[in-house]
Amino acid sequence: MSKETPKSGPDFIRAIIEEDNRTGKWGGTVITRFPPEPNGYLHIGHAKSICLNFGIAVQYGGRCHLRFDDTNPAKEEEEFVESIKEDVRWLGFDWGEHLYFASNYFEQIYQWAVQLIKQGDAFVCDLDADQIREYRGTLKQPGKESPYRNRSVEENLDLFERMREGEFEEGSRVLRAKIDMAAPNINLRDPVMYRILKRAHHRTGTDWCIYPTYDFTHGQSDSIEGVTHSICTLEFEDHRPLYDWYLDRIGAHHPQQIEFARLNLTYTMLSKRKLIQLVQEGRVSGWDDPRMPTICGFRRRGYTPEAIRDFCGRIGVAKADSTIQIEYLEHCLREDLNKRAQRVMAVLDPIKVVITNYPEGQTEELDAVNNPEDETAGMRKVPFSRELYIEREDFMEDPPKKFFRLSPGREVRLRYAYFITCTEAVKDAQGNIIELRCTYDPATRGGDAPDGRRVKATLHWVSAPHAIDAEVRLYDHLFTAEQPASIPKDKDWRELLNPESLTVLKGCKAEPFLCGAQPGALYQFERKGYFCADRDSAPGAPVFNRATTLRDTWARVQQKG
RNA sequence: AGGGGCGUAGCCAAGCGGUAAGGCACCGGUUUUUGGUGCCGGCAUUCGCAGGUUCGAAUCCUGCCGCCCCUGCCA
Repeated sequence: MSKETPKSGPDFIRAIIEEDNRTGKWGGTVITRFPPEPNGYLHIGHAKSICLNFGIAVQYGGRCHLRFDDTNPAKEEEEFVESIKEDVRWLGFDWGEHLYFASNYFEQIYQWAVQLIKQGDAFVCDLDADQIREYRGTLKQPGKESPYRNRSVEENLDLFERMREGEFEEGSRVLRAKIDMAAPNINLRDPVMYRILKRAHHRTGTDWCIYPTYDFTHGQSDSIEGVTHSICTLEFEDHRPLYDWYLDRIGAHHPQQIEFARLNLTYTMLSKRKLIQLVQEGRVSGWDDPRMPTICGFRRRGYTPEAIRDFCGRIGVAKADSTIQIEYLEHCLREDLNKRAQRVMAVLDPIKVVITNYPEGQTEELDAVNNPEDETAGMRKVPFSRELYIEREDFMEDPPKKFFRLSPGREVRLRYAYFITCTEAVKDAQGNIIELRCTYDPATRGGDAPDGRRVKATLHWVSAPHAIDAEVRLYDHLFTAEQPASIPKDKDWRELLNPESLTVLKGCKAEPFLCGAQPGALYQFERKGYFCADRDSAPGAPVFNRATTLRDTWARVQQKG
């Protein structure tokens, strides 16, 4: 009798959707949308939203739109819409025919603004930005009404039309909703609906010199598209009454807005503004710098869409502010890559080993397993010879008790090769170890001793004459603080950047198998971690990014002392 | 004269009146030609705090405390 493992209930959003489907609220249809502003690259926080919105659409047989909320021509660029599309696709989602732009709705939105003016629900205000702020009041005090609030419908219509015609300067006038200057919710204190921006828009060009605000666009865009569940982050909770007010006055379909807590990650900054700064100030090599929490950064680093999707599914969806430990994401990557990554041997910090009793000039090929977790991955040949490289840290002249690896007089296994015993550590004049001399046991070919004797360690290695040189880039957290976002406002967050977030290793030695590594190819360097061939690789000069290390219990033992 | 949210383990997170799921992390053990993987086991007498209702409360009520968001012509 197999016992059913207790299953988690659906998250609160899916619970709402299931309830809606049960009651037939939307006739069983589920339409969501992912609505980015094309003013930057997507990051892991967006991935949570993408997985949620597209995931729900798939799960409930609905659909998810990709809509660009491009209402601010001052910040938006075509480059960003292309990158966003690429990243959503890479994550494994498909919007089908449903690619939209809020800017496609500008005429309709304009007509709705006219309708609100005619209804006496909107007015053209001549206050400047500072004055509007003053009139708005504070969190604890009500605002006061604009002196232009009671203009006639005719005058408002005339002024608004002339705003559209370009008769007025930027900032000189705005269109505002006439709601309630004493509302406790500040969003309802006669919010701005349209502003004058004499800027070319990446899609509508110079068709417009007035642009609707996000607040006067988002809800209607959802409405036009027939969105049923408009899923967004917590900070928009206060805006919901405003969206409802607009839709009520317009008399249009009301999507149901549901807010969830955005993703935060330890040692990571997910504010778009700050990511833009990192790129613009050259503190990283670009949006896809492998240290960046952007989707393209993770992609270049060696993360897989599967791992990111798995992560997004496992962290859950709720309304409580939360910060996920970055280790959780790393765990999801390891779990995915453990099953699929080709194993390979590469020595990051090489020290030469001479097998003194191995015939000079002799070479042989040994069989290596490509992936012990996947039988179909097959085998490959690895060359062996008298001179090898092993990892410098795998040898200790005077090892502590729990060090199992090579040391004078100790026998270890070279993976898939032979047992070797260290006979001498050759030093230079300064006393640095520059070479190890060992003997091998020919009877242990392949890695097993016929007499059944055991060794406590298996080392990875590379044959010196066959090795190819590689550059390896190691990455650490971009920030030294666990919660970089919570730095006091009077301090510069850039002080928290980790000066050691990137370590470039040159002269690493890899087995010849890696010679033709294609950019994007993923490998497990045995005992070292998961690595991704970088696009900076040149023929014969591969470059690898370390996506993440392997779990390392020895490192933990060492730390404990 | 403020409004809107949220508090279950180190980090996430189920639970929705019947006596604290699961994952990550951590700690043991075991397997292992990766100190990897896998496998087995441990890890909240208690759900922000205090009262109350009830045979019974993380779940209901009251009060308090703490944290987050809101005063862009950003999204």
